[in-house]
Amino acid sequence: MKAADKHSKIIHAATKVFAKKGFFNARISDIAKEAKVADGTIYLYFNNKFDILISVFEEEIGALIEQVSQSLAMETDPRKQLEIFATKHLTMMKKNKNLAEVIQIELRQSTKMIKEYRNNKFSEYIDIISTIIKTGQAQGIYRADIKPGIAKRAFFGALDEISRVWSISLETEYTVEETINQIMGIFLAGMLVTDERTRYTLSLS
Amino acid sequence: MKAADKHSKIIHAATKVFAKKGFFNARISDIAKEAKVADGTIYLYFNNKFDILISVFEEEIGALIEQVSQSLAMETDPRKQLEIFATKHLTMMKKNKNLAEVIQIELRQSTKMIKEYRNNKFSEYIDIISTIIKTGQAQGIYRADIKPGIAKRAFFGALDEISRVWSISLETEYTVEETINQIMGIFLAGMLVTDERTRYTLSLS
Amino acid sequence: MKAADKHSKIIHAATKVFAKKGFFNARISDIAKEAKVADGTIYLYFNNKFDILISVFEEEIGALIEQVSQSLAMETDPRKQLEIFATKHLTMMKKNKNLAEVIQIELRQSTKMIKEYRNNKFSEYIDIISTIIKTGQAQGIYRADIKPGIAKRAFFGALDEISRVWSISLETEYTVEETINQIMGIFLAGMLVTDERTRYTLSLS
Amino acid sequence: MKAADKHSKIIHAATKVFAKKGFFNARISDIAKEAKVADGTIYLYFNNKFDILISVFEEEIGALIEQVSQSLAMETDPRKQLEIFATKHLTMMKKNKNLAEVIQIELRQSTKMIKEYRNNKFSEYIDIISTIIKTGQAQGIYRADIKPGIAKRAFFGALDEISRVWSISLETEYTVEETINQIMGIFLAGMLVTDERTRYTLSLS
DNA sequence: AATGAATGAGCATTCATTCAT
DNA sequence: TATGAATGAATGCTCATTCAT
Repeated sequence: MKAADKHSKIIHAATKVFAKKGFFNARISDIAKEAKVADGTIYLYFNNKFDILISVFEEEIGALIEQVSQSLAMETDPRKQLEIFATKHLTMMKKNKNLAEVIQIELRQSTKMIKEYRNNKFSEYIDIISTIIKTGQAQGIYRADIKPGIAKRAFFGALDEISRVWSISLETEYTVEETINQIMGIFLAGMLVTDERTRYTLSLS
Repeated sequence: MKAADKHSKIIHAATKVFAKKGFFNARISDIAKEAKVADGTIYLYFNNKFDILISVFEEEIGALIEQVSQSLAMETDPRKQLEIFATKHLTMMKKNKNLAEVIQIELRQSTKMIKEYRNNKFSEYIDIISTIIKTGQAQGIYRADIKPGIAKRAFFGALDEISRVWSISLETEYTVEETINQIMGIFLAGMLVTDERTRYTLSLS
Repeated sequence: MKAADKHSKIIHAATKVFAKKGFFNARISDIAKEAKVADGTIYLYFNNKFDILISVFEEEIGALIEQVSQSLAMETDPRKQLEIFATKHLTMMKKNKNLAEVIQIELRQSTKMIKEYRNNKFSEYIDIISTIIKTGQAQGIYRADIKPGIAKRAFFGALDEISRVWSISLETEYTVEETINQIMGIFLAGMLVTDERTRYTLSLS
Repeated sequence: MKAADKHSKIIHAATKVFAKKGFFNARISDIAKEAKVADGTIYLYFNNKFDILISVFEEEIGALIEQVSQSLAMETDPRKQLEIFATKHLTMMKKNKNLAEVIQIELRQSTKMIKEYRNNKFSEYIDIISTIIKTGQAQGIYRADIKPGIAKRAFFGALDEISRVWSISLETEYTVEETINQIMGIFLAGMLVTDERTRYTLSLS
């Protein structure tokens, strides 16, 4: 097995363990066991426990960006792009509960634990939203008075809070489709310029 | 000093310490020191470390509900009520950074740590939003196709993500007013029925 | 309530608690609760936890000596006296399980815990046996080659080990009468001079 | 060093420390220091402090049984066998004061601390005595009316009480030989059938 | 005398990390 | 590279004792 493979195997094992137990309750030996390597082996690939967490963020979110970007590349309409982002995000959070837990819970802690860690990948992910909005504003589709820096957080926060509830409650009250409908119904109506709003609403019905 | 006072003193000290260090990195002795009591004294008022965290949630969020409820009682327009909720929430999160941290970070972990803990107070808090929406729908102000159960999470998630960034970054990019303007601009435009939307937008300009 | 009464009340409570939980697992608050006084009150009558244990020995064993002495005073035959001692001891150990536990277990530890504690009362109790033997030897009833200092321990040890098993096992295999019969059968036959042995054996049958 | 060696090293260290300080006053760090291992290492071999105590009983008493059994195997006369048991026991208790303390004091507590612990090894040890007696009875040497279940406790209790005093008092009043003489003088005279008693007494003189 | 809230020293146990093999 | 036994620092919690009331 190549080194890269073992590195990756540990990352996936860690994602699973962190998701299940949380960073602090996760034991290095849990991760080692899950990855089927010896405890000491982990330290050949990572500096310490926290380093594993950071790597989990970087790699898992990197893959997320990859996937979302690919889907977006096939669409040019900023309205559709926003919907694609939301759909992709919620779908993946629903499918990969471990990743969801890690993003929703562990990522938040990490900021406090080491101030120097800037979550670049995570920022990059959220900036996909602001990029879409800016593009839409340039095309006269999204209202010019919307500040993308605030709107991106509002939009992501809405998705995040919804998927958070999915993670903790066993039963899912609403389907992804229903939820997307609601979210887009609110945000598009809220962010489109009046003309576009009318047209978009019509096209939806 | 009465027992209730000491209980309260410990709660506030714990909020501060949990906010600063996080639950797992917080030491009982840190809390004791902050509260100016002996380590052992804490165990006269709480069963264990986790019990302190739960109590922090219950009491601090209880106070939050109290305050928000009072402000809302003075207003009957569901549009204004939503704005008041947002303003109150963001203002308090900005003012009380410790509480903000605890709500944004520690509250999330707690769900995983003890499954039986239901965060009733927190649910109660978020349900203020859905109650406002339902009232507005009954009055024909908010769109009938909005599902309050989803919209409450979208609205709270938006506020939460924004205030979360405030907590971690020292400088604040936007003022509360600007932010409220943006959030309300999006959500009201997104949730009001067409007639109301026109009238509300006009009144804003 | 007079001071002496409260002192006594605490002693009895402590005997009960020590017997049930053992010295180290017993809490001062357990004793206080059992004695229906406040924790602090105990320190008005005793210097510390260990002092309570010592007092329990002194007083409870003192009462034991009192009772045994009274019974012995009514009998002059050293053979009968030894039987009376055994019967009294086993009967009381069986009746008062708390006292039995304390003597069998806690008394042994105490020697190690404070070297200066000499267990005078306990020595006094066991010396009742050697006194009986010496008297019997003087009368030509017990063998002259028996060393009372060794025999007293052998006799007490035998009784103690038997009653120890009674304490720990719920069911009692043998009655006090059967046991006394066996013990006296062995020890009298073992210690009496040949003539006396024959006569005693005959009187038993 | 092999795992078994380290296990054994900890057992011996624990025996020493328990003997010196008693179970409750013994610190894990004391045992670790005595065994020249780190505190944490102990937990690689034992589940908890109490588990160490149980293991000490099992292993040390197991070794005791081994030794006594070997000595007994070379002798067929039940009278001599009883003497060998007494001699071996007292000799070893005198030589290994730590083991003596642990058997006399800690073993007694343990029964109370965990009810489920049955001290099987200890029972096995004491049953050596009853086996000897039964064999002797079958050969018509020991009195048939002696109940081995009581006599074994009387005999062991006598030895135990005597060796207990040796442990706590620095000076030894009597030698092992003198003591054995006394004990056997009493118990053999007490338990042999009349004919055998006469013959044995004669052979002793 | 009596109370019981407050104290803080003390310890069993855990687990991230190291390093000899 | 890989292992996993060994390490030892770190901490939540207990409880004998004190002392203000």
